[in-house]
Amino acid sequence: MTNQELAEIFNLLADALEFKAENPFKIQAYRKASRIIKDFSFDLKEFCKEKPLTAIPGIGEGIAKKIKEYIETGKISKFDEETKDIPKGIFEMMKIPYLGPKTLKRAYEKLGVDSLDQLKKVMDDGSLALLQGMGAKKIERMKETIQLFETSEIGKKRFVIGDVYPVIEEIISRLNEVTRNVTPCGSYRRMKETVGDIDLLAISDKGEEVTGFFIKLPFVRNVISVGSTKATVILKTHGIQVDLRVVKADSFGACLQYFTGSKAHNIKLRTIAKVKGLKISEYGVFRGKKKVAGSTEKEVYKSIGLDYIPPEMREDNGEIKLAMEHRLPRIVEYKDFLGDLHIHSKYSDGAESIVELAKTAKAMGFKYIAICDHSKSVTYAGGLTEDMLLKKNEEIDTINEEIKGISVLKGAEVDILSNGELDYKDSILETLDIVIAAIHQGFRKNVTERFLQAMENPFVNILAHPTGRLISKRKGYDVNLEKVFEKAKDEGIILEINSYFDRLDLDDTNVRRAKSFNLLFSIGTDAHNVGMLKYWRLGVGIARRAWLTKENVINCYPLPKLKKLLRGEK
DNA sequence: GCCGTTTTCGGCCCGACTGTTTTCAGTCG
Repeated sequence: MTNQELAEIFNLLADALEFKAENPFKIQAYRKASRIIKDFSFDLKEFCKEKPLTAIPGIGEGIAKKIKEYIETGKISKFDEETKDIPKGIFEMMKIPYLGPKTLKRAYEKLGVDSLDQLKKVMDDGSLALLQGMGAKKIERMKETIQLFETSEIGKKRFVIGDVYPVIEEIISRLNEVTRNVTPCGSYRRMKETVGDIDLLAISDKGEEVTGFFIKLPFVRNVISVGSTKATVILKTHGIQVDLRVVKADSFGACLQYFTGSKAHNIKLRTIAKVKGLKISEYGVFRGKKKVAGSTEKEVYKSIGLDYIPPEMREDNGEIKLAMEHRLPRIVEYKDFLGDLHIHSKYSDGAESIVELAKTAKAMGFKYIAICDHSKSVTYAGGLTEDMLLKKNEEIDTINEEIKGISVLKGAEVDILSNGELDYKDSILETLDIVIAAIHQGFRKNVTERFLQAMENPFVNILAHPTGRLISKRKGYDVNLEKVFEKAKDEGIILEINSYFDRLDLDDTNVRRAKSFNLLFSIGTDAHNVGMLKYWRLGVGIARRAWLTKENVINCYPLPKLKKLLRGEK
């Protein structure tokens, strides 16, 4: 938890310094450190016992010292000092788009505005308009943004990627009717767990037609702006903002690269380019006035001496150095994914029959699927009795004979009971191709010990959703992951990357941690209906963000190799 | 505050848009 607290502190510290108009590079350094700490795979408290904090790129002497101070004393004196004379309301207002430090500072110093209510008041009574630089249009725009902020989710929070995934894919497919190469950029393309807004990019010579079509789509609630190269709308679903940019083909790669980010990644690229006498913008890579790259991303990277870096790696976590040395790991590709290893059928709480699931999966190009329904004690989700499970096994045998081109694996998501025992006896587990052990009850009761005990069972292959969090409503188990990872290593247990939209468990950060234990991973959608099978991409996205190779992900193994692994053979 | 295939000091990405301006400031991505 320390990491998140520290990340928040450094971010607020950056806000405070920004408000005070201090050195922008110092502010940038704090923001960068905040982001690095937020995404850091190891607890800093533990990490700093082993290695110096300055070993982390982006953390220097100054910030390392402050982290140490926080770990030792629970506070950072620099933070207290810098924030003590800034009213809390200022920090709140800084979260609202368009209310920047300069604007707020002027209102605060001249009119004593220290809260949103105060700000509204001085906008309405005309006193704000008397200040320098506060014209009517500016104030009108401020009012609009504040209203938008208050009535929608804009700027308030980030959205879980699984929530926005379906509607975005639909918008993309609609746009492809009138133009080509519609591609999402930004954190969505980098497959970040949460996205702030959605950036789409399209190639067209007739920008106005495309943006005009875009703003009339039925998903749109408000149109913020529309021009010949760019349009911004707010969607009905979630009130999320979508920006569409339309470019010509010869700038597409540069633009895609630019809008995919991350910001830190791009800044580093541009610095490298500068040293080589080049300039990167969203229109291309330039030497003087001459354009040397721009139509593809690969070209952009190549022009500054780098190998192509997959979007999910672009977080400035060392990928640029590796690309420069031509030593990037070959991370798992979406096309490497051969099948979903965690699906529920009608037998327990899923919506479809196994036949329907198999047919859909086959149509999606999967080579195999594992049907893993709940075990008997999960009564609220229709857990299967032993008899039912055996009957299901028989049905799967029949299906495998009847449907060619896809294999269905007999599986179960077997519960780990509160005493640490499994919900089925070994004689039942033995009949299955794949056994996923999971905790669905007793989240606070000795979870670590129960996991460890379950992993000792020779028939258990995979540990399901190891942290147990539900993004929208539950923090997760009280579990010591280090111990779990160690045991998994000893027992040859595979860890699940559960790509159910509300779970994403393990997440990218934890996968990176687990990866350092040399573990294998299994991607499962935990789908309860065929529509949810599409979320397999989120699982691969997590794997890619954690730099897993296809050797690390068992869903990429051809069936014979997978079966061998599941049987515990080498 | 961070960082080094020109540097331990002196840089630190780049452009668009908007509005308030008469050459620029602020914000955003």
